[in-house]
Amino acid sequence: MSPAKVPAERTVTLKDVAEHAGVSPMTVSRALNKPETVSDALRARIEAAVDALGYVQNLVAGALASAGSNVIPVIVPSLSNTVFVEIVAGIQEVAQAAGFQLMLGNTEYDLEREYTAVSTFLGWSPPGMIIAGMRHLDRTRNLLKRWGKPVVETMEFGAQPIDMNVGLSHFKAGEAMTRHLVERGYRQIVFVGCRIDADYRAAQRYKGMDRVLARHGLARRDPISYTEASNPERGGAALMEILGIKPKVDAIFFANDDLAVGAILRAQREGIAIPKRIAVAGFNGLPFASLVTPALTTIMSPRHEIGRIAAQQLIERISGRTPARRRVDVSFELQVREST
Amino acid sequence: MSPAKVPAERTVTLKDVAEHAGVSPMTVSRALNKPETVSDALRARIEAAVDALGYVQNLVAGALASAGSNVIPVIVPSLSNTVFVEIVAGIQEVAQAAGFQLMLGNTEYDLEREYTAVSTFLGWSPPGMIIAGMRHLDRTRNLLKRWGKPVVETMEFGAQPIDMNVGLSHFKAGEAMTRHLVERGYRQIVFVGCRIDADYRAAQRYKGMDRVLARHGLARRDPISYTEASNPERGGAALMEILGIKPKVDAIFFANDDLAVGAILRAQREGIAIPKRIAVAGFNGLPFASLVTPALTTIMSPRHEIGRIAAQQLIERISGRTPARRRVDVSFELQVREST
DNA sequence: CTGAAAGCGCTTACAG
DNA sequence: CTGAAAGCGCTTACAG
Repeated sequence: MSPAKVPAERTVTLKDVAEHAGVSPMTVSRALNKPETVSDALRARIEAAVDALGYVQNLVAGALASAGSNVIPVIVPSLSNTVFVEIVAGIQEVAQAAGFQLMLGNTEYDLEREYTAVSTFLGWSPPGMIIAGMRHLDRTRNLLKRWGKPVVETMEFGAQPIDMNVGLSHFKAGEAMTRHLVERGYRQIVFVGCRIDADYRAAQRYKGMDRVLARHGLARRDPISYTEASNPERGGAALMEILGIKPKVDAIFFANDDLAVGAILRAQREGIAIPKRIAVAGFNGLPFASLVTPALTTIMSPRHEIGRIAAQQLIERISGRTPARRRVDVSFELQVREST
Repeated sequence: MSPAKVPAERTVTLKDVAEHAGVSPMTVSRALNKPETVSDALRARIEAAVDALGYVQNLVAGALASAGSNVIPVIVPSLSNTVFVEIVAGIQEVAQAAGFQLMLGNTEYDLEREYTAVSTFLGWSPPGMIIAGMRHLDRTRNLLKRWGKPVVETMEFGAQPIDMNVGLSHFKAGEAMTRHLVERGYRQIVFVGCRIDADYRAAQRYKGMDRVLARHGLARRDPISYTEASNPERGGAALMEILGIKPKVDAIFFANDDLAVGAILRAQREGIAIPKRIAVAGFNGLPFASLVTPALTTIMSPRHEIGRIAAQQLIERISGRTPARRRVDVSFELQVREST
């Protein structure tokens, strides 16, 4: 099996196109980048030359000459969590439509790797950057501040962003869900998550919950945190463990819907009555949440919208405009369903 | 609220570092890129200068000078489908570890946009490219062939790849599931998907099914294709429609697990006995598939592994080595569970 | 082991 | 509306 390859040819450059069209390279550059500054006839001739030679613009050279590229780095802590992927998808949608390319960095929740990613990406002379979360190494924050170009921190809404911030208040989300549970009459509520130390947004939701419980003079428990990554099976197992070890607990607030849906599916199989025996609540608003029986009470987080707004804000600033708000608190929605 | 920005400083270049360290720029370049070619003392002095000045290597200039970057473009048809995201995650894992960056292109299943993405990405002088699927415009295929650098087509295993190919045979997957259904005694089987015209991999699974049905002399039906994108709710609705309109159908082979799990959740709610009244099978192997009741019979596709192998093959070739196989047929696994 | 020269393929800024 | 010159910040290839 011989490789299905045509031998690599000499790179076709702007100069080649210019010669072919009988103009200067500068004119070709203009015809390509600012078509309106060139006469129609000339533009047609140049386009013909481009097609004839199969010219592909060297973006690297362009970026160097103009000291800037149209590549936007996006840094996320994980690609196995749908939540981040949906934010990336939202960013993609807006960025690609505006002619920007996305470079993808995955930190695996490691702040050192985040620093490395940021500083590498800076080497691509991007016009701005989008980064998930507001918890970074001081070095990272300083590097980005000194850099001085637009930066959007996404996911959570918080104080003192590096530059811009688009997200939701996880503390408030925790409060909102807990208020609902308390109103419904649940008194022994426990928070269950995975790797809550690293998933500090889940920890914020827990704090919101704790605040509400304290206000109502209800029993306050430490969160239960498992060491594996969130997955539905873990949610089901957690439910069974809690029923066994802490029979008084009457409601579980799971850190996310993966866990909560897993708990409901397990309950179904085991014949455990939800919410009668124990109530279950989640966070995120996964598609399956509304379809399981009982349907899951959860909080819808607008991931896609966060991504879109983040990209819009960034592009506004890249284009030299000033967005109305530097910090955007996107709202969430409590979906009360059957599981509570 | 004044922007939390420090004024942008003059860019620190290699030359600045060289002056600070008292050597030539060339030596700094070597110390940074090939540390082993420089004495320890010198390297330490240069690293100190880098830190002192906060130097960030300009990758754009490097890429232009060396006529190549370490950016690998990855082109997928969608980010809303988990399947592609998992492939991207697999690629990320291997590529990032080997020092490559990923550029992300989303075609939204539009082959024209795919062409645009490919030709734009070529302008970044990448050392190779990974692209989902084997169905492209002739222009796209020709462009990539003429380009002459390593290209991996992923997702499906097929004939005549542009260069390399890593994926699974969807035809065989369709055959395997159908053989199972026939063995189990189902005789009136229907294939249900969404946008099967665009989702040609689903169409290949259908063809595999059709072949097996024909061999067994069983009833062959056209696939049922909905115009919306795949989602669990659609799966549930499809189940109900088929029960109403085609009561003889005794098994549904869904194009993917999103639809199939949706069907099972709906059946649960409606009190429809699966597999007794009607059997349900899926494709992909989503986490929820094994947790619903009844657990879903499906085919596990190794998305993450496809991504990893694709990246490995590409990097092998970028590094000048020749992978053992140019085409890799990754295996899939039939998971027989309760729903059939 | 270290350095001076040339050049990668564009765009900016200045002329005409 | 079009072009000649200079330069973006590196690396390659050649010397010493």
